[in-house]
Amino acid sequence: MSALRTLYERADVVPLLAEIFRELGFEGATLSRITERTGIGKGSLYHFFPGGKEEMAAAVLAEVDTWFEQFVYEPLRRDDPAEAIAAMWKNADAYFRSGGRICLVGAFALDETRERFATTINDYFQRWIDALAGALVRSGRPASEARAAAENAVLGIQGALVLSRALDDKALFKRALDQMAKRLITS
Amino acid sequence: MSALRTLYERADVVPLLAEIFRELGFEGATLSRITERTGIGKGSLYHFFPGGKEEMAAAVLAEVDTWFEQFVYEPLRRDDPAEAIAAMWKNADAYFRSGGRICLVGAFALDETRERFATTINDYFQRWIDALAGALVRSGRPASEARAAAENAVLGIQGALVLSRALDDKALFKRALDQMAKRLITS
DNA sequence: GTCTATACAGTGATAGAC
DNA sequence: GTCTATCACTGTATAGAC
Repeated sequence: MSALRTLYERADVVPLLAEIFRELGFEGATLSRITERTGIGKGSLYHFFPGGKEEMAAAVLAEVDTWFEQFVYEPLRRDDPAEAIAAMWKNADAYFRSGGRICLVGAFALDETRERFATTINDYFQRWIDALAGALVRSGRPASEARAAAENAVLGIQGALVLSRALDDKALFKRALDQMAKRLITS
Repeated sequence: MSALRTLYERADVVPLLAEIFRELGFEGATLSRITERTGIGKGSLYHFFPGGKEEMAAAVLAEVDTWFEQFVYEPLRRDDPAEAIAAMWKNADAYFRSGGRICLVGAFALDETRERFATTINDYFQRWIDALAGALVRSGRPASEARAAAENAVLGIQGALVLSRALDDKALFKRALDQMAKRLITS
């Protein structure tokens, strides 16, 4: 007979932690709030993450990184550039739920949490920009412009997340992404 | 004879608090860290801000709002639009220290701190966008484009802050602002 | 107006029963 | 693998001496 209570594996816990860190930030995500929202006791959490809250956040960041590597960066490096870039905008809108979900890496970059995860944060954005700039070059864009254009696109997504949350306006997020998508391939 | 110790007024404390909230975030800025960094005891802090940490953050947000109203929004509504827009970019670069200093309002928008200060956060960005869109219209830009262009500029500054901090690259911030300034008046 | 002392809930973390 | 109990510490907040 299977147990009535839900049993977790570490891999099941990470997505739950991700949403909590996204909503509350690193400092705001206290162990009791994590316990409260997941129903997982402190004992279990420390069983999965002996390094405590820092290991939890690191695991979340690693999973975010894997997701973007697989569904955004790799396609940008490998696939037809125009298709991969179109898929990037589509994936970004879906992943960030049209501004309803923030970018954890971007949020961590803003306060002192940055110090804890500096290289992870740096790599996430650096690889995004590199992959996008590479795709732009392959699509015929001069290398001299490609990097700045890529930076602008990545930065625009982060800004759209901030502004759409500040104004509580998901339509703004979609509109901004559409405009950036057009500008990226035309200008 | 004047006292050896520094005596503060409430108005002197607010800028100190601003930098601490910027660096640590709302949750990360604990009273002991505030005391430690400012040298002001808890008794004094609660004398100035009976409402505790929330009142401290509200006072900081109010001061930020006043600064932008005076040096950015009002000029955009009142002065020659081209000059006011040029001044906006210059002021933004100076205020945010080329990405070395974040936007507290934007940072608060990202996590649950948003709930505490929702209307303040909303107003800050809404008035910025309105003032900028108005200046663009006065400079001859079609009203149909002005709002989206204004949103894009405001969002771009927020994104540039995130990205320049993530990559620890102030040059990127300046570069991005230059590019956005050009695009705002040409496209 | 600022200090020290202190209240007491909440913090991350650990140990041991099951 | 999960629970309860508990640790030492830090959190916000208050009171009273000066």
